[in-house]
Parts: sequence; C-alpha cells; structure tokens
Amino acid sequence: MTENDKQTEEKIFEAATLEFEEKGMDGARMQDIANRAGMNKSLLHYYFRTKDRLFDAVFQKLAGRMFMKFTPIFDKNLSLEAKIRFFFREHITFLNDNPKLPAFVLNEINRNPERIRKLLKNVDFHKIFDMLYEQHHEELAKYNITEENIPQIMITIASISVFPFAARGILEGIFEKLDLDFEDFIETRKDFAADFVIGALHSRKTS
Amino acid sequence: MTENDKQTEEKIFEAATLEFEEKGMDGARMQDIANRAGMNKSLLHYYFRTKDRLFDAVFQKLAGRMFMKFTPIFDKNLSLEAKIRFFFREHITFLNDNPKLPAFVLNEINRNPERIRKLLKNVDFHKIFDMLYEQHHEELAKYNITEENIPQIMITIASISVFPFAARGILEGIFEKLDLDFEDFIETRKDFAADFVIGALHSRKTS
DNA sequence: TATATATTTGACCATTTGGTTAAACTTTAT
DNA sequence: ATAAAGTTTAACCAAATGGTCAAATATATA
Repeated sequence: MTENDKQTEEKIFEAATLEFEEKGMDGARMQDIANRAGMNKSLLHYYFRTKDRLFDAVFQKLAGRMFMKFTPIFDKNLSLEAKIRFFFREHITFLNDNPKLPAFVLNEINRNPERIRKLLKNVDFHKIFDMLYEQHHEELAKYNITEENIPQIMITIASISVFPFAARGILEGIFEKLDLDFEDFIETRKDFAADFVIGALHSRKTS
Repeated sequence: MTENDKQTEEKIFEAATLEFEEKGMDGARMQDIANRAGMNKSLLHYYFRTKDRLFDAVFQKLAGRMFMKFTPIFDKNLSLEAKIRFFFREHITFLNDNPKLPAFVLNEINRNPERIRKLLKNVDFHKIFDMLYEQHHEELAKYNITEENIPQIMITIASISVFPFAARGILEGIFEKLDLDFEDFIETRKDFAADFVIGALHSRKTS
C-alpha cells in the first residue's frame, strides 16, 4: 500500500540521514540504520537495494537542499547590499538548523568528486552570473567588480557563511578555552559577516 | 637497528598518511596501507599496534602541521596589514601544497571532536590575543576592533583561506562548467583575499 | 471468502577486515 | 661463532558487514 509504503520508506530515509550525517558513508552501518528506524535490516534492502543507493538518495537530497539555499537570492528584487544582508541572515540561520550538513557534504564530495556533477548538471552558472550582472551592473561598476572578480567574491561570501559550521568542532574546541559560546558567535556573525563584506566592497569604490 | 627502523616506520607513516588523507579513518584499509608501503600487514601492527594508534599518529602530525601555520604570524614585526598579506600568501601557498589536508582534518575532527582537545591542550589563546592586542592596539583602535570582534575577524580570515580547499571538489565541479581553473583561482586569491580583508577593515575606520 | 500481491522478518552466507601468532630471517652483542 | 634480541613474513582467526532468501504476515483484489 502506497501510504504505509511512504511511511516506512520515509522512516528508513530519516534514520539513514541521521546515520550518514553522523558517521559518513564508510562509517555508517546498515544494521544501525535499521535499528534507528526500528525495523529489520532486510527492509532497507527491500526499499533501496544497496547501501550505495540508499546513501545516494540521502546525499542527493541533502546536498541539493544545501545548494538550493544559495540560489533564491538572485531572484529577489533587492539592492546588492540588501541581498548580501539577506543572504547571510537566511543562510547562517539555515546552517544553524542543519549544523552537520556542511561537513557531511564537503567530505563526501571530496571522497567521491563524481557526485557533484550529477548535482550541478542542471545548474546554469552563466545564466546566474548574467542575471546578477544585469540586475546590479550599476552597483558592480561602482564597486569596481569585473566578471573576473565575481567568483572570488561569491566564494568569499560562501566561505564566511559555511566555514564556521564545517569547522565547528575546531571552533568549539577553541571557544571552550576562551569561554566563548558558539551559538553566540553564530548569532553575531549574521550581521558581522554582512557588514564585513559590504565594507570590503565599499572600499573598492571607484574614486 | 635504529636506522632501518626509522626507514620502515617512516614508510608506514607515509603510506598511512596518503591512505588516511584519501579515504579517511573509516575508509582506509590496513591492507592497502601495507601494500602502499610495500610490506606485510603484520608490520603495521608491529610498529603501531592498532589502526587507531596509527591513525592517531598521522592525524596528530597533520593537524598539528596545519595549526602551526597559523601561529608564526604573531611573532613577526610587521604592521597589521603586512601581516594579513603575509598570512594569506603563506597560508594559501601551504594549503595548495597540501590540498587534501583541510578536508581531512575538518572531517575527522567533526567525526570525533575529542581529538581537537589533545591538539589545543598547549595552545594559550589568551596569550596570543594579548600579544596581538599589544602589538597592534593602535591599528585595532583605528579600525574600531574591540576584543569581541577579534574572533569574528580571525575566523573570517581563516574561512577565506581554508574554505576553497575544503570545498575544492565542489569548486572544481563549478569551475568546470564555467571554464575556470582552480589553480588560477587560488593564485589570484592570495592577493584578492588580502585586499578584501584590508578593505573591510579600512571601512571600519573611526571617522 | 479465497487468491494473488506486496511487505516484513529471521536465519543465513560470503567476504572483508583488524588483529594474532609462531616461525623464519637479520642484526647485534658476547 | 653463537646466543640473544629485533624485524619480517605467511598462515590464521574471530567478528563485523553488506547482502540474500524463503517463509510468514498483512493487504488488496476477485
């Protein structure tokens, strides 16, 4: 039956998500996923055939969700600065709700770079860049940003947002010794990051 | 004999380093390490007892090497801006020579956060911060940087330097579609990053 | 209700994997 | 030279692991 079907499949998927996020493809165990989902190990194979397919389903969804968070900004009708503020606020909030996502995705892609191609197959970066250029050519000109600079700037923005979560373990280790709190740091970072990037852009103004 | 000893132990260590960097603790196989080192698997156990100990030796050295690259900047007698330029140039060059290091270290720390404490046990962050404050209090005041801001700024700097390597797989996937070259990007980034950060600081100047 | 179909389970299997052990081989010391 | 100590190897082992299969159970269909 399709309804019950969805239920068990969903249960497996959720349990697998937690296990894979926590232990990675190599560290996760089918038996543990089954236990977590409260069912027999054979059921995992009934629904997903192999560990590889199960992992792929989970990875595709998680990684997709992570990338999707980057794109909607381009549509909004906001100034460049407002977009930057909006992005950091939204993105850092999202990552804070899914704190294991960045490390998981980065690691599994580095472990098997083929995966990224399937994900990016349908993304047209040229189109995104053109859109960005069209919507903000005045501001970009003012900030002295050429087409060449765009990847550097966008990757810098991504770095500032994602890295603290990818390196969360390290930062918590450091913060512990400094009596700082990671949660506070993240909350502060939403505005700090935006101010920092906008400040850097302002300093590029053609005088 | 101690000389030959060092040789085999070193061979094991190097092979283990490559395997662990490539496949992680869970993915690496003792047999593969032995093959790579051109010897019997039992020898690995003779020298390192268990996989855990072997991994720990490798991890400790690699992670240590990575962190050590952060600290020497504080000693130099340079202006804050010169230090920032120096850091990005040195650090990005170092990571480019050890491209798999960031992803490996970040991942294994997230997988087992205990590891970080052993590494940071002897690092006195308060001392580092005090030193920084002492050496550059004028510039810090000029840039409106309080003690609270320092972690945000330092982590931002680390983000901009490390993230592109941690996310190398993704970036190469994207660059492929844009006909860009990762190596070029990295070369450009050394100066771009410094300019960006210094620009952001300038924009904070107390007016 | 009876039959076919889909779902779930427990027992089982082949392979892989980290680890052990005793014997063979080297090197060092007496 | 010979014994002692250190090094290397091949053969093995027990546990873990992904995966299979036939039987049992539940569900839909006639």
